[in-house]
Order: sequence, then structure tokens, then C-alpha cells
Amino acid sequence: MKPKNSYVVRSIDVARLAGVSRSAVSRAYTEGAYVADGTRQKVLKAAEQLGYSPNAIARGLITRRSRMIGVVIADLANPFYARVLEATCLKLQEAGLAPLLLSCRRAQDLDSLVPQLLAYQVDGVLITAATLSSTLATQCARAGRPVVLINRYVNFDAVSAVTCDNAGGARMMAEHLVAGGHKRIAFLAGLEDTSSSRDRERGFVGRLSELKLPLFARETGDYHYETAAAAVRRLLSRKQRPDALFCANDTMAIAALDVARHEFGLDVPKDISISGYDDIEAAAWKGYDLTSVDQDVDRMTEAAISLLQHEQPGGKPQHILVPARLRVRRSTRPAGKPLAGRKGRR
Amino acid sequence: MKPKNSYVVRSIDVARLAGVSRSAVSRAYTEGAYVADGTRQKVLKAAEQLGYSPNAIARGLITRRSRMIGVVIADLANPFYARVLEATCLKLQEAGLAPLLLSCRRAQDLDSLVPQLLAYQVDGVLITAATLSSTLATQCARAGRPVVLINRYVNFDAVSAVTCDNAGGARMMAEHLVAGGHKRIAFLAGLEDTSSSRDRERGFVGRLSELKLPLFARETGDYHYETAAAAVRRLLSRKQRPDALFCANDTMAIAALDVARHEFGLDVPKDISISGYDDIEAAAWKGYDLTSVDQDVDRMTEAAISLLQHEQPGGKPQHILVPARLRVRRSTRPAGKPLAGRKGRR
DNA sequence: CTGAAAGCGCTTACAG
DNA sequence: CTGAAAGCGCTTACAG
Repeated sequence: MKPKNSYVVRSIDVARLAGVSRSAVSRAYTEGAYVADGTRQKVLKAAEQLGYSPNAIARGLITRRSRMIGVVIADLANPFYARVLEATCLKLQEAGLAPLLLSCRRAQDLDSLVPQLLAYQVDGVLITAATLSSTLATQCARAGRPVVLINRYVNFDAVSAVTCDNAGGARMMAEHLVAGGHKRIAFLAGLEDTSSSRDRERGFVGRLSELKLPLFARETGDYHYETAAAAVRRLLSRKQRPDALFCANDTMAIAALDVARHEFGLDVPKDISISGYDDIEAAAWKGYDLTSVDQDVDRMTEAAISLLQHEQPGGKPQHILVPARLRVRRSTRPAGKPLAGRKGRR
Repeated sequence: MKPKNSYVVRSIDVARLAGVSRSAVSRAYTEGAYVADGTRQKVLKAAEQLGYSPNAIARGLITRRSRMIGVVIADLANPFYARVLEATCLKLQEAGLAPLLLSCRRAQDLDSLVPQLLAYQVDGVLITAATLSSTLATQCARAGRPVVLINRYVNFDAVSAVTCDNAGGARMMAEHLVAGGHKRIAFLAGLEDTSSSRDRERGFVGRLSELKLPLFARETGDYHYETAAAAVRRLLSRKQRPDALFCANDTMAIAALDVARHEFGLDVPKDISISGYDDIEAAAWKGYDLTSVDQDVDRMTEAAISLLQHEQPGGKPQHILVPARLRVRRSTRPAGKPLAGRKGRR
């Protein structure tokens, strides 16, 4: 036997105490509803007395709007995504929405997890650090739930996305390194199947070649410290070493700095300039002082939420590009400074 | 006029296709319900065909269990809490629960935000990096929603908590530093009003005094990089410098390392040993190689969720202590090594 | 094992 | 401006 939860106060209780109908109670909580001001006051006072607040679940059932947004996170160990999540949360709250979180380790997890999110009747889905299959996208569309990707996009053109202008940011980095007089410029890619890494590489290499400089070397990491460290070891063991290295994110750039300094005894930036992308907190730490590209997380999350709220059921998906900002610190040689003596092989 | 969402499939649709009643459909989705196996198969097949999955909101309304857990985060910029959140998420998902996230910047935000969480009918509340007032605790209790704090506890003994054995971890650190031959040992506190910082200090100072060593100096940061850096500057500007510094978390220890090396030209650990708490990812980076205390996040989150699930409405709040592990790296002088020549003042 | 019926707590046309 | 009534999509005693 289910106990009648006598300690739970319902709208009918408030209605009785205030001497009005349940409809009136409901209206008191609805912005712009037709209620006399006095009635609303009576209701609010009674509610206060009883400690009442409307059951959002019941409301969601009848309005068909849960006011919850599914938020998918894939890599919270990366401080950049932690920042994205925090900003997203705060902005959703301000908009009167609540984030229902979903953590996925592998991309294929989404196939089983997103349907669960939909079962909770979320009003929309925000996906960070991952993409979704076109099957899944169709499923969401059929359920009338808009989906917005943050920091990734898909090619089948059915899902809206907000990304940093990754190509643009990387182009600025190319210019900065060329201005510093570097001649042997290398790139360390992130996960090869991510649009972020591909766009950064495209922008970087493209701008280099406009400036008549070929890419000197290329390695691939997976956006993580250890894998990046191994890749950098290969890069620095070459007969001819690069004199600059742009990494597709800051975590990898930090690994590069550590390997260059502590394993190869190099001076950064005298022997090699190293830079990253994301401008995470550690980039500003004195021990690294890393030149990076700052993604405007506030604008990105803001745009994503606004897209989610205004997306039309049959509307065309949009891709919003948020400008990047170059953040020059001391891990790269500044423009105009002459090159240090070439050290050749170690 | 609200459109009849004809593209939303309901249990009645599945029932018709399968040739059974809505009750049967419901039972097919309920573990251990009285259904013939054949009936269940028919239902599941029909559901599959229609792309049906039960509306969790409607189910929550009638069962009075939303299967959502409110999760409060306060400081996602701290990688330790990002780790806690990720582990929490994953474990809740495994238990068939969904985290409804709430980000709060200041403690007082909780007073208005927790009621919102309750309005969503969460089955319980998990709070990280923050405490809640006794008023709020009472509110949750009255609503029959258990609350568990992670990494903090309150003194009014009405809310369950899971914390690392902060005092124990700090005691191990005290022993480690004393074994390293340090004589002038300092402590850098975190936020003064947190149980975590207080317990770490209590354990640390307590063990030192058992080993007949007074605390040489004490400063206070707020768990953040910049504030800690300023505190460390004060500490290292003293006439007599400490030869070891234990910081209440890793972020502050990293700030200490940076200041000691780059501003005071000190060698760590030759001139000064520095250690932290949390064992965040950056502690393992070659540039820092920081001795730290590892909190067992898996066990902590596991315990918290289990507490939440088994808490009785009128039950006595529990405080679970999860053992800590000392993680010795190279930012502290190992035991038995003789002290470096005293440098005196700089 | 199964189905008809009541009901979870709310909102919202509808009629007044 | 207000209230009575229907209904959101589901679960669960109840009777068979």
C-alpha cells in the first residue's frame, strides 16, 4: 500500500486555505495569466504558509514542456569542457531551465543513452565533445527535440552546432609563429576524427602555405597528456628538430613543454616555441605561461542555448562560428626577436 | 490550441498494436511484474516497431519516484570536483538514475536553488563542495528527500556526508615530511570555513606535534591559484624560510611550486619540499611531479550514492570516511636523504 | 496472468 | 476575472 504522502502539499491544499479554486492557484504561478492581483496575493501567502511549490513533473506532463535540457558531456577531465559545462549550467538556470546530465565515455554509448534522455522528456539536447549519429539525430527530430552540438559539428547537415572559429584561431597562431621568425613549424593533431582538430589543422596549414611556409612536421596525439608526450618525443628525436610546435589543445602543449624541457633539456621558447588551444587555467600558470587560443566559452554556450530555444521543429540547422582570440604568453618567441643559435641535433 | 502530438507514441498505441491492454504494456516495462513472457515479447516487439519508450515524467508522477537525483556543484574549475562529478554521473546512470545538475557560485544561492530542485521532485540531493543550511536540510527532510554531502559535512548532525579521511591523509603527509628530515614545516590552508581544510590542518598539525615538531608557519589561501601564490610569497619572504610546505589542495601546491621556482629561484625539493592534496591530473605532470594525497573518488561517490538510496526517512544521518592514499612524487625530499645546505635568507 | 478503472498533481479551454 | 471539468501518460490495486 502506497502511503498517502500527507506531508506533501498540493495545489488543492493551497486553494482551500486561500479560499479559491485550484485553477486560481495554478494561475498565480503562471506569468501573464488572468488573475486578480488580490487573488494572486492570497494564493502566494497561503502557499508560503504551507511551504508549497508547484510540482514541476506534473506541470511538465500537462504542458508537454519539462523545462529540462539534456546535456551530454564526454570528457570532463579536460578542463575546457568543465568550463563549458559550468557556463552551460549557469545560463540554463538563468533561463529557468534545468540540465539533465548524461556522461558518455565512448561515442557509441550515445545510441543507448540519448533515448533515455528523451524518455525524461527533455525539451532539447546539448552535446559537448561528441557528435551523434544521423540515426540518433533523426530520432530526436522525430520527437521534436532540438539538438545543438557544442565544439563539434556533423557533416550530414541535420544538427545545429556552435563552434569556436577553429580555423580562424589556428590561422592567427600560424601568423604569430611566422612573425616570430620560425622556419620549421610542426603541428600536433588531436583526435583525428574530430572536427575541432581537423579545422585547426586546416586553418593552420592553410595560413602557413599562404605565407609560403610548408608544414615542417606533423604528429598526432589524442588530446591527452601521455599520448601527446609520446608523440612529442618522436618529434624531438628527429635529426632536424622543429623550432615551433602548435598543439591542437593546451593539455597536449603542456605535455610538449614538459617533454621538451625535462627530457630534452630544451629552453622554451629559445630552442622551440610551443603553443596550444583552449586557454585553460593551467596555461596561465607561471610554470607554463603558454601561448594559446582562447575560445569564448560564454558566447559559445549562450549561442547554443539560444539556438536550442528558438529552433523550429522543421527549421534548417545552423552552424554558428564564435571568433577566437589569440593569447600570447611566453612559451613562444615574440615577433621580431632574432632566432637563437641553431642547436641542430641533440 | 495545443496540437495533439500525433507523432508521440503512447502506451495505448503499443497496446493496440500488440492487442493487449495498457496495463500489460506497463507491466512489460516493470521488472518482476506479473506478465506472461509471450505477452511481454509481443509488447516489446510492438514498441520497437513504433519507437516507443515509456514517458519517464508520467511514470514519475504516479510512482512518486522521479529517478532523478539533484546534484549540486560549486567549483567545477577545480579538477577534483570535475572528477567527482564525472564519477557521480557514471554511477548514477548505472543505477538507472539521472543527475539533475545545479551549479551554485555562492553558498547562499543554495537557499533559492535547492527548492527548485525539489520542485522537480528529485529523489535525493547530492552536494559537492558546499554545505547547506539547517533550514534547507529541514526542508529536504520534510519533503522526504535524503541529502548527502560529498567532501564536506555539517555540524548540526542532520545531513549524511561522505568525505575522504582528510585528517588521516594529512597525518600521513606529516609523517612523510618529518621522515624527510624537514624541521621548518609550514601549512597553507584552503577556505577557512570548509571542513576539508580544517580537518587537513587538524590532522597535519596534530601528527606533527605527536612527532614533537611545532608547526613552523601557517598561511591561508582559498584553494585557488592566485590567492595561494600571494600567500606563498609572504611565506617565502620571511627571514627564515620553511623547508617544507604542505598545501590544503594541489592547485595551491602548484602555485607554491611556481612561486618558489620562478620568483624565488628555489630548487624543489632541495631547498623546499612542497606537497598538496587531491592528486589532480596536473600533479602527475612532469613539470610538477607533486607529492599529494589521493582521495578515492570512486569509493566516495559510490558510498554517497548508496547512502542516498538506502537512507530511511527518519534515519540517523551517517558520516562515512574513505581512507586516503599518500602519493609520493619528487616535489618532496624522500626519507633518509640528508638536508641540503641551509640557504638562510635569500 | 489480464483488463477496466481510478488516480498521480497539475493546466487550460470553456462557460459563466 | 473565476471555477468545474477534462485530460496529460502512466501505474496499480482490484476483480476476474
